[in-house]
Amino acid sequence: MILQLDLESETPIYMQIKQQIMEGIALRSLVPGEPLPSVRSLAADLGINMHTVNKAYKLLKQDGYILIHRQKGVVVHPDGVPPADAEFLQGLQGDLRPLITEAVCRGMEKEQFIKKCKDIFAQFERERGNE
Amino acid sequence: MILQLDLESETPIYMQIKQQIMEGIALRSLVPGEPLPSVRSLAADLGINMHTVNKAYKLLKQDGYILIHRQKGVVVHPDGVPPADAEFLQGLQGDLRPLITEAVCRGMEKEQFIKKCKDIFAQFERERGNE
DNA sequence: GTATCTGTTATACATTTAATATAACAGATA
DNA sequence: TATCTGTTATATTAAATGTATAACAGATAC
Repeated sequence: MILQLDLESETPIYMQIKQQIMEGIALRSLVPGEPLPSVRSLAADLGINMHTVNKAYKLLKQDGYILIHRQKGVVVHPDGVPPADAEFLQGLQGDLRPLITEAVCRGMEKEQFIKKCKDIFAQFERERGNE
Repeated sequence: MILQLDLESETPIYMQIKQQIMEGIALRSLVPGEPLPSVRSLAADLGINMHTVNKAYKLLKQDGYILIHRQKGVVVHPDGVPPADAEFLQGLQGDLRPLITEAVCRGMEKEQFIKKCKDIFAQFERERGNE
């Protein structure tokens, strides 16, 4: 589990941590039940504060990505990530709409946009196939 | 040009203004050359501060969506919005990746995700057809 | 010519968010 | 007992957000 932080990014550090752990799960480089470093050790490795890592873990826990075992510590949720429900789909639509709005304004064809999405999906499928 | 602000949203007001004007352009309810309200009058209509509107206009101007005529005031850019360039495509990919990451984690099928995108594109096409 | 409206800029202030720092607590482990 | 765990509390700094007031130069209307 090697995280790459961009301290110059406008994306908050805790959000970068959350997203990269989610990427690890999507790529299956992080599998259900796999232990994650403690908030203190990860913070030390990244050279940041403990609370920043804790905030990322807290959100991941709320979303069902990880589980806190009093014995095993922090682990990727053994039951897998909760499936896409209505709430998630609504949030996804709210996130997609401004992206598509701008694409439409700039005269981007629907097929071109769809291809971009497919390319990203393909990246996940390709890297997942290598394991 | 009627804007609906959600003061409870975590999305900043200036960003809501920017996005809704972009939506107006995408839907062609705002056409090239069409005048927009002044920063002061729009702020008064919305019941917010002038600088909040000014910030939204400033970003829209930077992105090429609007033009500031010393005579005509603020207008939708007569030449249309600049086309999707490499920089835009790279930014789009950076915005899409975390959305697709989460979708993959939740076991969402690629086709299901693509359909969501197509539905949103269809909304724009449908509403643009009514004019 | 005066008054008004325009976009723009400057300054100041309050609130919220992000990140850090230090500390403490209870449970589990060696 | 000592250490590590997640968790919580409090305080501080910095940045982002939104507001408030003011001023400037250019254009417009009377």
